[in-house]
Amino acid sequence: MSISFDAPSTPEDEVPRVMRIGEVAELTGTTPRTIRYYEEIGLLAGGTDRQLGKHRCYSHGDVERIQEIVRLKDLLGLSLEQLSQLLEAETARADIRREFQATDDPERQRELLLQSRGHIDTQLGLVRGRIAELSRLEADLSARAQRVRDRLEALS
Amino acid sequence: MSISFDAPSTPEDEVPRVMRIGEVAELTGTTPRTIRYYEEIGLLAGGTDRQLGKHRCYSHGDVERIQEIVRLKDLLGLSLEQLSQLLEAETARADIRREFQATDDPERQRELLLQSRGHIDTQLGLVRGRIAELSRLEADLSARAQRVRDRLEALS
DNA sequence: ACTGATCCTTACGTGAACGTCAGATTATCA
DNA sequence: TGATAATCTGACGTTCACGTAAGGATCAGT
Repeated sequence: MSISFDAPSTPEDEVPRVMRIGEVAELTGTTPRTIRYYEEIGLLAGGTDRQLGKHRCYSHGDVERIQEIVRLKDLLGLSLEQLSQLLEAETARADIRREFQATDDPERQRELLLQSRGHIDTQLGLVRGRIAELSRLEADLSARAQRVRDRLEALS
Repeated sequence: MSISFDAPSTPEDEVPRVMRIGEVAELTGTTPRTIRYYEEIGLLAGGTDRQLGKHRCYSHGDVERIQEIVRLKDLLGLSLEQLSQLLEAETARADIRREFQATDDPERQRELLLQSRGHIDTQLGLVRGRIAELSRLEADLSARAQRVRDRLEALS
């Protein structure tokens, strides 16, 4: 709980703080176990560089990624297996960004961007499909509510 | 597969056909086991009148109810336990309708209708909340897609 | 260097939501 | 009145997504 006074008023970003699993769990509304599990099944990168037994390190970007996973899982009702497939392209996002910045070949950059776009569009499709289904459900429920209102009115 | 020719062109309603569990399972995209399970945990009425060992009988209304259960479960991501609570008022819907039609007391009728309205409104609240969350997600994804488009454009 | 807090790995346990199988029973139709 | 298909009631098995506990190591502050 003791916050370092060397990093005053931590503006939540800018400073690339290094966090550990407990903190990440709290920030994402999960638990350490869950995060390790996601790493275990390949949903999270799980740094190939960490020595066995050492503590896991996370960045603010990692937190965002986990939050997105949780969001997609809950809102789309996907299994972790399905999420893995959906995000498998994005899993290598760090790598992609690295390669993107490394290469000077505009053709290659274009290719990477197109890949990213396809990935996002897939997610958008799923989200919009979900919204459509829920809208139908809302319409059905509204109709029902209207019928009840009518009958209430007819009673007075 | 052999359809009775006594019921020509079955218009899907009007005729109160009596169905058995296998047919209901197909119509609802579930399995007999699932339907029995739902009955077991009190999510479905499970006729108190059926004799032990006899086949279960279902009406078209039962099919609709099961379809709605599946829909709420999938789209809202609720557990069967939560669904039981959410629908517990509606579970007695048949009883309510019966009482509604039986009584002449308009005050009682009004009460039953208000109850029904509250129930529907609760569901509507959940559905709209879900839609709101998904809309936020869609906005986030759209923003990301836009950024990628911009960079693609900047490349040409 | 010590210490308390947090984290590590390993492994077994758990609840939800069914799947599956066996053996008996019930319904339908020729 | 059989024969065939579908259903019945247990009861145990399974998968997913973690929970939990044990025994030991790591890290931050003093």
